[in-house]
Formats: sequence, C-alpha cells, structure tokens
Amino acid sequence: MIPPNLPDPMSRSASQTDPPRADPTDGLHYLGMRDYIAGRIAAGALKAGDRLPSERQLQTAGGVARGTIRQGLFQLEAEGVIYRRDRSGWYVSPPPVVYDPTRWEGFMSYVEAQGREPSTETLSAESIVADAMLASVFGRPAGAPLYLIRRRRYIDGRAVLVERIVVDAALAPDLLRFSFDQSLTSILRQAYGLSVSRNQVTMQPCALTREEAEALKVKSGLPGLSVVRTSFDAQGRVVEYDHEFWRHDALRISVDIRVR
Amino acid sequence: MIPPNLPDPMSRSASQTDPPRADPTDGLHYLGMRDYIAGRIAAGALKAGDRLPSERQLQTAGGVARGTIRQGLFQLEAEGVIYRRDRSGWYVSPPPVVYDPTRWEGFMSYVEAQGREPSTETLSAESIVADAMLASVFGRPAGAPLYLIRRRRYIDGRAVLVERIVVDAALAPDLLRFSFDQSLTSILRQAYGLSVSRNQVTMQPCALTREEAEALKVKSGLPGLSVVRTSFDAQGRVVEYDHEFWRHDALRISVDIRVR
DNA sequence: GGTGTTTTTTGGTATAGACCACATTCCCCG
DNA sequence: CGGGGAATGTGGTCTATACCAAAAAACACC
Repeated sequence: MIPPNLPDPMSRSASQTDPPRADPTDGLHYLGMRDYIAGRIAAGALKAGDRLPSERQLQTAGGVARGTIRQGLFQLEAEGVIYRRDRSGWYVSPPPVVYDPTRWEGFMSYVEAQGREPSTETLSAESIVADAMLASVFGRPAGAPLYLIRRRRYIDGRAVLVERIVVDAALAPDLLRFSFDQSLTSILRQAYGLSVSRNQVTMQPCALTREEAEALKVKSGLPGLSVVRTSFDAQGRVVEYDHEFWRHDALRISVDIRVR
Repeated sequence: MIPPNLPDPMSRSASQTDPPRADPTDGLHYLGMRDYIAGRIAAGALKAGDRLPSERQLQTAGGVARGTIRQGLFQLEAEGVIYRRDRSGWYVSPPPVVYDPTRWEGFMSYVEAQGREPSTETLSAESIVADAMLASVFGRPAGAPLYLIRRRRYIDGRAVLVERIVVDAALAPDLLRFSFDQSLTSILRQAYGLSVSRNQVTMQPCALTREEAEALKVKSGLPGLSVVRTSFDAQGRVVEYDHEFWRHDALRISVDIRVR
C-alpha cells in the first residue's frame, strides 16, 4: 500500500560516488561501537525485539569504557534503531508504523491495516473546565465544561504513545458513561452524530517530559514526537482536540496529496 | 542530592493538577541544569541566537561535573531548544519554520512568508545513471540517464537542510545549463512545461550521517529529520525525487486537510 | 504449583581527570 | 592597515571508578 520511495536505511552508506576512505568511523570508538551494533542488526544477527548484550559485556568485549559504549548506544537510540527498557536492557526497535494525517481512520484501523496489533488503555476520564488555552481552541468562554480523556496506546504490546483528548461537553453530553478503550471517533459519530470533516495536525520533535515519560515507562527526556490534532465538523466546531506524545521510533509520517 | 547552587530557574511547567512535590527534577543534577537553562530562555534572559556560557563556566558555577552538564545540554538539544556549533559553543535555537506538505510552494516562498530569510547554495549538479532504487522510483530501466543536484539551504544564515534532488533527464534535457540557486520547481515548469500535480512525502527522524552532517557543519550523528518527496505530474510521471535532511530543530510540520 | 524474599544483574547517575582538534582571538610583524 | 602566526578557549572524546535504584532471576517456603 505504501509506495517504496524511501530507501532502506541499510543502504544509506552505500554511496558508490564517494571516494574510498580508510575508516568511516574516523577511529572514534563510540562510532565503531555504533556501526558494529548497526551492522549486526542489518545482517540479521539481531532481530526486532531482541535484546542486546549488556553494557558491561560490550565493555569487556570491546575493550572500551562503558561511557563510550553508552555514547554509541544513545546515537542508535536517536536513530530509532534500538530502544531501552529502564534497567532491563537495550532492545532492537520494531519497524515504525506509517501515519498519514490526511487519511484519518483512527489509530486502531491503520495499525491493524499494517499487520500490527493495536490496543488502547484508558488512563483517566474526567470533567474539567476550559482554561485560557482550551477556551480559545474551542471558541468558548474560560470555565466552559469539557471532558479530558487520557489514554495509552500500544502496538504489539509496546506502549508507543500517550494522548490527552479534550471534547466539548456541550457537543457530547454525558460522554463519560462510555468506555474509551475503543475508537473515540466512532463513539462521537454514532452516539452524538459528530463527524469529522477537517483535521488540523501539527507535529514537532520534543523531549518527553516527566509525565509522558512515566506513562510510556521510559526515561524522562527521551526524544519524542508531539502531535496535536484538532478535528472540526462540517460546521467548523471543534469535535476533538488531541495531543499525542509518540515514541520517536514508532512512527513514520507519510502524506500523499494532490497539489492545490 | 545537593542541588546545584545556581540562581532560581523558572519552574519548567508547573501543572496545577499534579500533586505537590518537593523537587520536579528528583534531585538529578543534569535535570536541574536543563531546567535552569530552559528557565533562563523562557524568562528571556537568553534569546534566540545567544550563546550560552561555556561548559566549564557552567561547571564551576553549578558545582557539578562537566559530563553531567553536557547530559543536560544534550537533552535540551534533543528538544530543539539549543544547538551547538562545533568547538564554538552552545546557542539558543531560533524558532522553527512551519512546513505544510500539502501546500507546495517551494522552500523559498514559504520561508519568506514566515518572515525569515531563505537562501540556497548549489553544492553540485551532475549527470548520473539510475541504480536499482532510482530505476524503480522513476519507472525506468537501470542505467537510464538522470540528473543529481545537491543543494544546501539556509534560513537567516543558518544551514538548515541539505538535499539531493534527482530529475529524469528524458523529461528535462540539458537541465544542467540552469542555475539552481533559485526555485527548481519553477525551472521545470517554465522551461520544460512540467507541473506538479501530486506529491508523495514521507518523514522520519534519523541521525545525520557523515556526509549530511559535514554539509550542515554539525557533528555526525546529530538528530535530524529525513524528508523524501516524490513529485508527479498529471500523467503520473516522476518530475522530482527529493531527499532532504533537516536539522531537527528547524522544522515543524503542519497539515490542514479535509477528511476524505 | 504458587508466593514471598533475597540475590544478582542491569542500566542510571555522577565524579575527576586527561588529551585532542578545531575555532576564535590576539598580537606581532610587515 | 592587513596578514600571518601563536596563544587561548571551546567543545569532543575517552578513561576509570563509584554508588544507586529498579528489574530480573534465583531461591526458600508454604
């Protein structure tokens, strides 16, 4: 379904136009470690989900200090090649899911369509009142009643995003009686007749703050992707305001559009 | 557990719904340093483009080891708050430009529209032949003649991306006689009658490899954003195949779309 | 078989010091 | 005044060590 117009990361270094050079790592130890691990993954010796040798094993095997090892691992982490589970170890990242913001089908369906297994967990669902920022988003006075839903979503059992969804209570009265472990979009459509006709999506790299990092069970400060989605219905009313925090290695953005 | 003896930073993001806690950084020195710098920026004491105190100055002022200082700086870098110039120092990042892949106007116009000053530098322009990957992109046999243009683009004098554009020589014969310091899209339209009617864009966080990092004058391995854009004309022919490597802190993606 | 408890392993944080390569600055000389 | 070279400052890399907190594994017990 997805056109293969992105070269495989494996073929990145294979530029035949470059002049031959003796050592692509410039003799830097942490780059050597990075390339060694990356090579083992590319060669298939380490597969998605596999655990890497412990840092101390790599240390003695490679003859370099542990700090240097970690420097190389951090770089692979930034590339999205590996990830860590706190105090458990380093693991090979599974492939990212492809997200097309112009084709809004909802998390569950597009993850499933890519042969992965999505699941959702509701962290909290409560009534709140609009602060200044939310008031301007929804075009209502400060203090207007809203619903806030916090969810955590998984792919193949790995937590990949946490989100905070805000819904206007005036448009969806008594929303909290529903369970939110399924698609919220279909609840809004079927129970309240609210259908999305326009989406406004912005994305930005970020560092996961304490709250999001805890929810994703990662160390605070890891790189992430912040996605803010505002959904409007045909009348231009804000149906959903959704702020998602993704693991940066879990997502690839793909947009296919006709030029206006 | 001794907090760094630094002047009071602004609290990072005091969420009034959180239970009160003594120390939002958990007493971790590198987080204290991070929040201290972030606070100075938020408070306006440090503005975009300003240089931070040197690591050794922060070290003595804060009473923490240099490695710990750097850990905090790296985190701010991952957030896009600061950046470094090799062996020169750390600087406050300018705000990112907003990129809307559905609204294709070209780099020059959308950067200018945001009140920033774009510029372009051609690194190389040459004839190549299609390898297997490019052959499949362009739907032509391997060995077909193509043009490869490498450019570096700036915003307000700071290099923000390098790109490799490939054009089918059959569609744009003798393309290399043009200068590419302006918009390539308009050259293709005006000189060859090629207009883009569809774009396929994918984006993915990456680490900048040696080649791109050198072109951007940053350290190899810094986080970046890989953007691949394939432009088609009305007949479905590939007009441009463009692979861009962005500084991750220079870009924000914003999409506004009607749901299909 | 299940259930707590202890031990071991693992990554997370932090220190102090050393040397290098490059950028910048300054100063001297023509 | 300009240019060149030396001195200095800066981040970049690396080592070695230490201790901690949490996860995982091993174990003892019921």
